[in-house]
Amino acid sequence: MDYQTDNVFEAIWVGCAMLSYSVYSEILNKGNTPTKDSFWFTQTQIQIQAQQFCAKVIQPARLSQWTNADHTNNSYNYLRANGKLRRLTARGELRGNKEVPEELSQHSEFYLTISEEKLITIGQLTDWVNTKYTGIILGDHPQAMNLDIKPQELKPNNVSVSESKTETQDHPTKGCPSLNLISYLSDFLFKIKSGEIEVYNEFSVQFELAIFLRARLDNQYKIQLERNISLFDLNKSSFLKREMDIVIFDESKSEKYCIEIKYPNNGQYPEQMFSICKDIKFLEQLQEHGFSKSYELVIVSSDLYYINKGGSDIYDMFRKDKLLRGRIIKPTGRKDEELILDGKYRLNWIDMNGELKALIIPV
DNA sequence: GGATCAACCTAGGAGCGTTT
DNA sequence: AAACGCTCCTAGGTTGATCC
Repeated sequence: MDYQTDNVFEAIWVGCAMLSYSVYSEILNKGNTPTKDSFWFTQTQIQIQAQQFCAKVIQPARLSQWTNADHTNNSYNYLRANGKLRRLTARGELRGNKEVPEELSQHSEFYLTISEEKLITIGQLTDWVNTKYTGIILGDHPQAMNLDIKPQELKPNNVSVSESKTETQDHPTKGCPSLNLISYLSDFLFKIKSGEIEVYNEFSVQFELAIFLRARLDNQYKIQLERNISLFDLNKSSFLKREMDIVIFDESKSEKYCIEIKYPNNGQYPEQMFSICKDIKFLEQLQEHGFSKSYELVIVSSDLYYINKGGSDIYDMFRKDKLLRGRIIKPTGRKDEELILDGKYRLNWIDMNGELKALIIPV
């Protein structure tokens, strides 16, 4: 089936990629070698090509501003600018941030017509951009690619001996995690307990934890807040949420960790319990998509989360069994929302200051 | 042809009053 | 007290008119 989209921006990316591929093929056919200067086009060239794939009008502003990574008010980083010329952003050139349309992978089997006798699928075109094209564009700056570094080539994190109490690997098979974040989270909770760190709502936990981690982790790790999963080229339609509370990753993104935080202090207990389960399910989804290790950090100030006062379903899991698992139905409203946890998660509450209790749930 | 600006749209979340 | 649901606000995204 021929490729068509109703997404103007996706059409621009595909249009520019196709132009680039055509130029590449043409140069090779002539027996020449393409260089990084071979792929600059006018906006109009890209606009006309993109319009072939999209019924909506491709406004000039889409190319000059919104998809232009070098424009201060852009929305996507699909193109790079050189005066009035544009070229496709190479893979990893902008750390993977909005370089490629999120939904593109769903169209990987669709065909583009390069010439009368030559067809290429979206998947093949994407592969070509990721490999050949990126190699040519970033050839002089291979460090910018950051895509093919093997985990064993990464620097070991230089956590000090005093900070890394138990440097065991939580999950030795996925993404080769070398950080034991449980150790850091335990230290963080200890500082709350001792009064050294004060938390008063969810945001304060989030920011204090980020500051705490930034002071202790090696510079090789980035710590970012409220980051969209598109940073890792993940398709939002496959996830319960889009934003990660705290995400920690290295330059190559071969190691990535997510920490979701809950600090409910405004009643609505069963809803908040379900919300915690939803976070855990989200972390399971991240694990399925290559995350090294993730954690749910919960801090509560009410015993209604853990004292067995009866109830059923979700109340039982939290208060009686202290084990989250299986099918969980949203306990309020129309009860038309449910999720199924793949794993089982024991709730070992940690005593904090006064009424505060905390949970660290590794996923 | 290309760039800029502003209005519009939408999803998600907070706040708060009402109902159970 | 807990749950519900409505309204408002905000940020991010989209669109089209207008200007250079």
